[in-house]
Amino acid sequence: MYLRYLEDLDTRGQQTASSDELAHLCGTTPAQVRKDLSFFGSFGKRGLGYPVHELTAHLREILGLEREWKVVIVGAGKIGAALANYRGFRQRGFRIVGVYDHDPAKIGKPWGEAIVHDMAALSTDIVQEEAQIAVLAIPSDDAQDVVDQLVGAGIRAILNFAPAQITVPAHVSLKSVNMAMELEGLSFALTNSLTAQGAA
Amino acid sequence: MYLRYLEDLDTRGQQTASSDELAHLCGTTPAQVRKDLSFFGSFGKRGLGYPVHELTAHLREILGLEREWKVVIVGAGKIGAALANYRGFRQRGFRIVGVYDHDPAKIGKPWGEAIVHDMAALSTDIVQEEAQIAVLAIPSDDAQDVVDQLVGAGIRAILNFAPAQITVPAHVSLKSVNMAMELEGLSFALTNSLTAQGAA
DNA sequence: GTACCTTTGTGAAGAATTTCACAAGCAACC
DNA sequence: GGTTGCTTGTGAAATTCTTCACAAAGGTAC
Repeated sequence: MYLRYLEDLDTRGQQTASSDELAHLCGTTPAQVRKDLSFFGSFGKRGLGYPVHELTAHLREILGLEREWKVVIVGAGKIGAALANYRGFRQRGFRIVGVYDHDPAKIGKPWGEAIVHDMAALSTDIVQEEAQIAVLAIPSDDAQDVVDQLVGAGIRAILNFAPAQITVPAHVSLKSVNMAMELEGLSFALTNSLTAQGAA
Repeated sequence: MYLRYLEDLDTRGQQTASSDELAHLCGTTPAQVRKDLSFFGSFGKRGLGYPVHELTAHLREILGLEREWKVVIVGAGKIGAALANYRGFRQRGFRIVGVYDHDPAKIGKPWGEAIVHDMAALSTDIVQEEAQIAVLAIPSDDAQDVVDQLVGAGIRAILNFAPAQITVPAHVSLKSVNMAMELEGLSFALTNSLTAQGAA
């Protein structure tokens, strides 16, 4: 989140930002900002604040965004399409090396700049391309099966949009985004008159 | 998350579940499960565990899922389409009362079971329908403007998919899902050989 | 009815996170 | 060069969250 705001400030040409300013932007406290950043190093200058441009570079490095990651998208449905359309990915070093589906009606069709491939080729393609990250945008029923396949082929991180609870070995990172659960969180907040704002 | 797994168990006809079993399913500890649930009441029976069916009902009530929420979707793009297609919403009491876009090419076109409306009508429709929740699936640039409009019209909760940082008054609940940020989290995990698994 | 097994609910202990508060450092100005 | 005004970095305090551990309670078998 810090990176997001710092990039904003950077494009606006702002030279430095104080912990106070960042805290205000991110909805947290100055002390929190300083503690967070100091975990990774000592980036600020006392009396001045943090050098915006330099700090964005540091954070990008910390997040591993200086290198290119190869991403496969599994599931050429609406969510998959939304992801592929989103140009922010490539800008941030995520290169989509393949889109897969097992619907014969979709296989071979152009899809953005890529072509939809048959899921039968998924494992071998991952091995060959050395893709590290997979985005899962398929119905829940098949989710765990496909995950096992992905893991077997050497995928090391999975972003899961299927509303299913899946499990992965310890060496694989998994993030799940469950839209229904997000809405239920809002329902809870409304029901209990909470005003808890959550970013994610 | 508890609700998710309890529903699973319920459909499988399981009568009771111990904190130990739930903990195992949810990837947490038995003590955590008991503390969490005890916050809302005393649902379990000592020696037996928690009554699955009864507890799902309690949790649904706690989450405010017994009533119907009216939802408007703003942005008839890919993400909006993915959301509207997802039948889980209606099953859980979220009724989509309108889809809005300002692209003339889309207005009036059928869209799932609904028709795409002109965003010019957004505010008045929300007031008239008394919609409480809005899903924001539009480009970042317009996001804050539309949010202000939504809030002005009486929307009380917003699920934001635009990769923009937006602000809302304290009485409005906001959840943001930022796909790029999720991927960046995975990038961080890979770069630092973490195995932190996160559900959300 | 009693002995025994299981599992909850919950104070207390322990761990982690956040906030506080201030010394140290840097820049600017006279 | 000294003084003043800011702002960081960070130990220590305060708070929050998680885990521990066990009494209380329900079920079962005989």
